[in-house]
Amino acid sequence: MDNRTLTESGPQVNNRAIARLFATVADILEVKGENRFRVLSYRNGAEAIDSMGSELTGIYHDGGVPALIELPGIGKGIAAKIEELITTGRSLFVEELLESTPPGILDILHLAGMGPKKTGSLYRELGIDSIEALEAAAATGKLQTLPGFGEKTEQKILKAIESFKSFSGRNRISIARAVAAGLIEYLKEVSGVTSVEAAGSLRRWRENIGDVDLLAISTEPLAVMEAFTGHPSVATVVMKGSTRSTVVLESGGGGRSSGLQVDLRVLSPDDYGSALVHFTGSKAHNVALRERAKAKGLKVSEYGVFRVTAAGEVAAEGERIAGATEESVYSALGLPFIAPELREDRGEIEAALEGTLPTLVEQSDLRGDLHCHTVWSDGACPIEEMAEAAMALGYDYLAVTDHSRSLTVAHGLDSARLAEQIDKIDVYNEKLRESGKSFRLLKGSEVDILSDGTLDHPDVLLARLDIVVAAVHSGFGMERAKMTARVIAAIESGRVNIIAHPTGRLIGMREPFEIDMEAVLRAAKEHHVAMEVNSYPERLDLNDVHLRLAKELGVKVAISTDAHAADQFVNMEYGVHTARRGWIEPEDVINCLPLEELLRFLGKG
DNA sequence: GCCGTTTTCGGCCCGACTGTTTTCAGTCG
Repeated sequence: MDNRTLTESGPQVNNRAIARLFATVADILEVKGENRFRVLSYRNGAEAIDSMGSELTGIYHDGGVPALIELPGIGKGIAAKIEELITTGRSLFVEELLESTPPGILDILHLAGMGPKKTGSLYRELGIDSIEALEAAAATGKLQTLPGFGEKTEQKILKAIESFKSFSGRNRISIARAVAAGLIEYLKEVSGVTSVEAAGSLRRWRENIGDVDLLAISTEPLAVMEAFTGHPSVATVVMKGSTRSTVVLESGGGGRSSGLQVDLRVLSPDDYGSALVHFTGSKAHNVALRERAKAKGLKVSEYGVFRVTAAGEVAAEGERIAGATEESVYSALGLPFIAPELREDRGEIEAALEGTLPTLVEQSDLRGDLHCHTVWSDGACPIEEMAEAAMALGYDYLAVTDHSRSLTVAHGLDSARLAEQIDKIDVYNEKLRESGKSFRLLKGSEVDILSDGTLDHPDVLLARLDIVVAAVHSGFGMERAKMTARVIAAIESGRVNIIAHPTGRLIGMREPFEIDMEAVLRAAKEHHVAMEVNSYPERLDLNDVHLRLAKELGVKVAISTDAHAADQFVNMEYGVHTARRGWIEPEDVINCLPLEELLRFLGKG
């Protein structure tokens, strides 16, 4: 939780550490009552750095401060601080700020219902500088002595502290999707409701979901709100109005909903498009849309697109020019429709203006799956069952890629068993051919990349395979340079087709290992090796930011499920949407290729 | 602190809900 020093991230000053530092600077300046636009600048800078594929250190070494200033959201002031951080590992400005601010104040700032004004006045007036001190003061009624703090505020603060203490991090996307699906079915039954759907980060398919945003279209908003706040799994009603309500769900069995916050907005059918744009976000995307609208003498809100007078008033009755559909909203701003996954203010509006938006990959573009496991290693189903499930999905091919011998916990195959499996798959394919089916099982392996960068099967055996998927499964703590060299050695071996889950992360459980992804991607490009998007909701690896970089560098991608059972092929949608967030098009994806062309890519054609 | 198909200075999105207020500030998304 404490991100007050860069040194803990090691000598390498990486983007993530710099972004966190600037976000903290924004928080501190805000509590200090600094100009809110200056605060915004640091916050925007932090977000821009976080969504950057290339490391700032590299950009700085290649082009110095001028190259930094070229980056969106980075100006003279922030660039100078980045330079100082890169060259000296520290920033005097940041250190002075940190020293002047007790860390507990930032915890208070992040409590629900607390903002910079209240946090600042608590500190200045009562000297409250930690959650513990705040709790003690609230419990004894001390807070009510402050102007603007009443009894209800005190109770809300105590409640916020309670949920702060039990908070277990953001909910994984798969959990949030399941919760949202249940609520959507429930709300659809309410009288007057014509549609309910998930908006917010869920619709944008972010890998972590802070809260669930639902949008209902209804002519009877009050009935919807009654039903929503009365749902049996609601633990707390945070707020309830005629168009907007917020609840917190109970931590259900097995932590399924784990105190998830859900926002519901209800609007009328005429507002459907503008409401969906508004509630899908992201916030940064909406701000960019509204700035553009303003420059054109227009105003965008959840209620539509309006003409405004010079004084900023809505021009006149009937001056609403769009709002019924999302397309109409974008069109009124002179833009084509922008897919939800792209709406992060990462250049999508500029691309839309230039007509260079990508034609994003869709699940129906996929011809097969290139990573799965069977009972031969740690899978739950026999080869035949996995093959039949893949055929039922309409795939043309499926690669069987069981683990190699070093991964003993997964019953990895030794050379003899892999050879046996190869023969078995040959027989199976022959049977398919005889029965006139065009489906093909590809003989493969998910071979371990050992600590020294060598592969866990002998070359002669790997040469017999159609496809080799290589992955790191051990030694995650290896230092950055070594790990980079290890993976690049595998790429340069000439035996590998795909690098699987390239950072090894497990969302919310295990950090990605240290690796120079840009160097890995450049090597992959040079040696015609594809990078995997692993579709496990816990992995989503590569992530959106790395995929965008891969696309820019011209690296091919494989979207795979890594299924360990036939019912896990459905996870493919997570991989597809993550790829879409990385601006990936069908032509970038090797499993969008027909079998013959895929085999040529694999060097087997 | 950032930024520029009105600007290198003067702007910097829009609206709902709550609580403590006699008309609005603070917070949130």
